Amino acid sequence: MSFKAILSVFPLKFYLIWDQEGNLLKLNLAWDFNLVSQVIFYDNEKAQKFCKAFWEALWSYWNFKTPFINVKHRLIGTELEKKVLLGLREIKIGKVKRYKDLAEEVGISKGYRWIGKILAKNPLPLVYPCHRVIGSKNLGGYSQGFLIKQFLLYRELEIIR
DNA sequence: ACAGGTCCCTACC
DNA sequence: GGTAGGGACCTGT
Repeated sequence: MSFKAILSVFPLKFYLIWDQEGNLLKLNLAWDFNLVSQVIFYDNEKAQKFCKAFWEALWSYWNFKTPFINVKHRLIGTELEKKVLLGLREIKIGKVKRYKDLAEEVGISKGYRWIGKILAKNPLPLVYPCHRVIGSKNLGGYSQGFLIKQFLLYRELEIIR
């Protein structure tokens, strides 16, 4: 049993899926240039409560009060995968790390390709801020779309100045 | 076996 | 000195 909703916060929209205990299971991003921030879809009445909680957490991140979207969620994966994703939360706003740095931190200095693979299937972008991981020579990829990664990073760097 | 959001060295220009 | 190509390196399925 799972529930869905879509929120729009210029210039992005957020697709949410959560379970009956109110744990966010999946988050997807897309562009949405509607200027009005709003909940544009939800599939039952109880969703309002969840959306409110998510909205507040999102707002905290959006204003850089928290370095990631801090909502109740459930993360599946192996211990090592979780360790990698949890490590992302230590990266401060306006900072980045390389795939290689993360690999070294979890003790597999040459497993940087595998790090990319984990981030690629991160079900909760921004909850685990994988957009702050870049390649040694370029920005690297982003499962939610390369331009969205660029936008998120640009926005975070902008606030530092 | 194989894939994957990489890295780095090499060989060219 | 910039860049295109290829081999090596890890874990989870």
